[in-house]
Amino acid sequence: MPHSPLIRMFNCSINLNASEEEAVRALPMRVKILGGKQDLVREHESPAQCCVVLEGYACTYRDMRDGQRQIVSFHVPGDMPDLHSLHLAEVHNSIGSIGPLTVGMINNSDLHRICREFPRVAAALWRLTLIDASIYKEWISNVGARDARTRAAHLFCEVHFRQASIGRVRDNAFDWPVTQIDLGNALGLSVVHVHRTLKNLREAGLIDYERGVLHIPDINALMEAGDFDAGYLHIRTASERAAMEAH
Amino acid sequence: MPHSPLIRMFNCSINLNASEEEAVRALPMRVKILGGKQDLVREHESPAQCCVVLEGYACTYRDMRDGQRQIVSFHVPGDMPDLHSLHLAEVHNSIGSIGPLTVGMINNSDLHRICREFPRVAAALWRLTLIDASIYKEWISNVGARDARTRAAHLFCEVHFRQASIGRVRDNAFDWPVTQIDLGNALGLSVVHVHRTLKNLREAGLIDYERGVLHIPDINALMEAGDFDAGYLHIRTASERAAMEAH
DNA sequence: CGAGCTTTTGAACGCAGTCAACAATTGTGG
DNA sequence: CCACAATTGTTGACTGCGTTCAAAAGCTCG
Repeated sequence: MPHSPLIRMFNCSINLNASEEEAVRALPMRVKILGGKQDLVREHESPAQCCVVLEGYACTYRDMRDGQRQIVSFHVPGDMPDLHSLHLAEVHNSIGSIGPLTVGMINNSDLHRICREFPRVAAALWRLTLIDASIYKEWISNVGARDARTRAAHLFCEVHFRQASIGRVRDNAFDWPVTQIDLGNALGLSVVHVHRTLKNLREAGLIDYERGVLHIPDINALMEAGDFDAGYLHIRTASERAAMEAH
Repeated sequence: MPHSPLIRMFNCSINLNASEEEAVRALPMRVKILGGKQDLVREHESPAQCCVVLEGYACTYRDMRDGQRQIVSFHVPGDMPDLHSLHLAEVHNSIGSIGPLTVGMINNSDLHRICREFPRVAAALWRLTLIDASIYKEWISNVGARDARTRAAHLFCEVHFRQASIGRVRDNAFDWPVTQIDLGNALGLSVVHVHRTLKNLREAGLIDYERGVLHIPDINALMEAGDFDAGYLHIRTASERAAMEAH
């Protein structure tokens, strides 16, 4: 069922009707499996295809001239991290895997076709890019205006809610193959300080992790610590989607 | 000619044909004039209209619980800072003026209509949101991974190129009503440090400003100082647009 | 079982923040 | 048009959060 994360993603926006769903399922998709730390897209390329994350974590990042790396977003199943290649000539960020990653590659031409044929599908993809932009804005606020502890707590909350929305949180825990180095690159902190910050959060009982699994005993406490409000993720419940459709 | 910044914006993406241009010009638009430091949109609203910047600077920002403010983007004429309201239920950032500002308000329903009727117009707006996302990603890198001096230089380069692309740079100078306080909120720096950083850039001969005008004697030197590559702005020259159309 | 990552810890340093005071500029009301 | 208020810009001294450097311990995987 390689298309199912894609279908679920669309259904978060528009509740696909039968013919739309059929068209999405018919999209030619090449499944690609990567190990940890491999690149899917490199800066300054002009890819002719888009990817959908099917399983695992991807991240969008940028390497600075001084060798630092800045991760600007993590991607979970259902995300399409490089939709910009549909309308922009050149990519200015790299996309890579964090831990084992499965993605589906879809040709831009096929996506353009389905967008022309099914305007609601186009709107759903547009909506997806708007949500991405919303997440980027929050990430700017996080990196620009919060101290290390709050910043880390906020990021964990974000990942928690995104994983929860696709049913990947069990017993308050989810997969977390992200190293402290990655985390430093995402939070704009040095590895040493990331470690101290995590230690702090762990000692406060806000998080707990072992062998690639992150456990959040009390999400409300972590949200408080992370100055977190999930609204910017624009996650819709089933009833909200139904209400939307009715209108 | 209140619609002309809008027309120019579209032409940066798709070279509007006659009927498309007519439709855009026919969009009902209410012109609104604001003084400095007024809000256009406040967090947690659900606006039924979008704005186009016609003249001056707007900014998207977020107020943190500790009273800090993070500006996540400046907007110049032709920008549509709140397109998210077209597809997302609630806004999670405020939009305000910086100095005197003229905007055009367009009803979401009218925009939805024109998008349905003219798919290329929809694509152009989608492209606009993709460029916004690209700018946000760069802003994250800027705030997360560069030191104060580089960060400030980078921001000045960005504004320079965006103003230049709409013909608002004359003699290497452009309007700059942004206070050091605003700049601090944008760069994630304290006012005191912004001042020290600007002094540094001024003494190095990289920038020069007086009474609301910023002068950049040597943009290449500033780009070097700011680790700046304009690609992420996706500004197209006329010939690039023509080539695009041909394809 | 050894090589290479990743995590952990301590110590010293430095960039940027905070505090405080004053100058310059802009705005406002009489 | 002037007097006064408010905002913005400027500067110095001190502080602190997070970085850098260095070294060792734990993992992971060929």
